[in-house]
Amino acid sequence: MTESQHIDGQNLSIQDKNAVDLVKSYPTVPLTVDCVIFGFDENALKVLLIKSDLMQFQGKLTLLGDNVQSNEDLDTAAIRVLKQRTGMSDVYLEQVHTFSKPDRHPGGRVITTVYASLLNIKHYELLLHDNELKWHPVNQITEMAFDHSMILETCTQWLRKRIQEHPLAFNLLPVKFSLRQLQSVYEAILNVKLDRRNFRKKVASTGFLCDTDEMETNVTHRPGKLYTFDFKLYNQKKRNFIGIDF
Amino acid sequence: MTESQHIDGQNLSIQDKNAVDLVKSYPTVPLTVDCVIFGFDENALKVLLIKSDLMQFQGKLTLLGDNVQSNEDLDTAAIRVLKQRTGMSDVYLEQVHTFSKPDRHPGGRVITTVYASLLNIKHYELLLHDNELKWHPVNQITEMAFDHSMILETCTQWLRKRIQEHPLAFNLLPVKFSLRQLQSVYEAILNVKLDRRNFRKKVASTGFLCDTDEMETNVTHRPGKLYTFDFKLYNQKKRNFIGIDF
DNA sequence: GCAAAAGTGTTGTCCTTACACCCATGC
DNA sequence: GCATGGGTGTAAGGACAACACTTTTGC
Repeated sequence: MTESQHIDGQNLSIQDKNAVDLVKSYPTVPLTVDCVIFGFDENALKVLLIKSDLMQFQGKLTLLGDNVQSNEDLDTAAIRVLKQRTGMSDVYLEQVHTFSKPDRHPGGRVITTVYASLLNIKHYELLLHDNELKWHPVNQITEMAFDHSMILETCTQWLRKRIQEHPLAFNLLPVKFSLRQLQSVYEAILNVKLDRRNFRKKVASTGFLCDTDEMETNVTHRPGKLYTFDFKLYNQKKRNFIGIDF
Repeated sequence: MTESQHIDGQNLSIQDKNAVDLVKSYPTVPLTVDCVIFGFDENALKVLLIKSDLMQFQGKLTLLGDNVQSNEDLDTAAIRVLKQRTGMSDVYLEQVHTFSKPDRHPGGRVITTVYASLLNIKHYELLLHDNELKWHPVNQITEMAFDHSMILETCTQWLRKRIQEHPLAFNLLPVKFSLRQLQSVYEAILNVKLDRRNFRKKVASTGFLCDTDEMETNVTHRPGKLYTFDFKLYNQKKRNFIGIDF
């Protein structure tokens, strides 16, 4: 809350005028947000993309983006874009980076702030199909419009790092999940094979898993136990590592 | 490089017009960059601040910032601000976050992208003193203009995390440094006491330190060896940890 | 009964931690 | 000679990596 909020346009104090004039002297720039919406299905990391509206990018894939509205917070804009494009709210969303190369948009200078969101594909059955909205396996995407290939690469790296330090994987899975599903998420995102016994030991040792006393159904093999992740406990106890580690 | 760069204003193709019109329909916003310039001296983490020009913030401290110029990249703008305010170039600079609350500036909506920079206080003797440019110990700063307190807190957290995973500390020290100096950087930033023997073992085990065969001078006790950090070797060998760690 | 994945323990290695004494220099 | 920090080693405990067999279910 600043003083100027309480003052209408006719009645600015000298101080406020000073600040207003200063800001008026700044060049202004069009701003967008882009959402990199990750999902996980069929043992692969996927990302939700549409086809570009612009003629010079015809047929090329783009991230879900929109311009930021007057007086709209970037976080709010990202939430709005996500809602408009997918119908979902309550999705994990985090600011990743702001991209500003003057030539990144053929229509002129546009600066974009990129958010990553992680959601459970099964929760969202793609009711909207505007601009051929579809899930694409991340490692099969070849060409994209604008600088979106580079942005996607940055976000994939971000996710790779982030998932090792924070319990993001659980945002990609159903509320109740099996340890195999959890391990598949890690293996797909990190692109490695993990030892099953060591993985289970490690995850169990965190103490954040809750046994639901339920089992998988509709699997063609011995069903595994289903667990939930105790976010509440995690937020209380998350570790505070101190040291050097590079 | 996009096609539109090669076309002058009189001769836009239909595709480009399409994109240009789209961008013209976007609202525009004034943009700034702010640099959080960390330094280290007298065993304390410090940050370079000035006094605000704005009357309603009279006497309050602010980060070093400026508006982004037309067609200027954010990275370039941050480098420019740093150069203008401190005279230094070749400084470690990294984008941290973009802040966008509509009421964060009393002069109206301004969005700012924040960069952190780390430099060696001894290399820069504060030749400029505009707006009472001075080093302030981070943990003694109470009040700041705008949302700069919050931004500084975000950057301090960022630094705390970053310094544990990357060899940033060396950007705060002279090229040749003693192990005690290095340890002080970690202790000040992480706000912990570290065991001297274990610290030295750990740092030595990375293999990135080069013994210079020189010793400290002008110290009031037994002089320690001076080392340099082998950034080249680090970039070749930096570890690629895979696992879960939260 | 067979395919597919669930579930489970042990051992060796390595890293981390805790801890104490003598040494070199400036004053 | 005394104050200040430099420089060093070891032992115990904890974390991680490697590794194989039995069990349960669907078909």
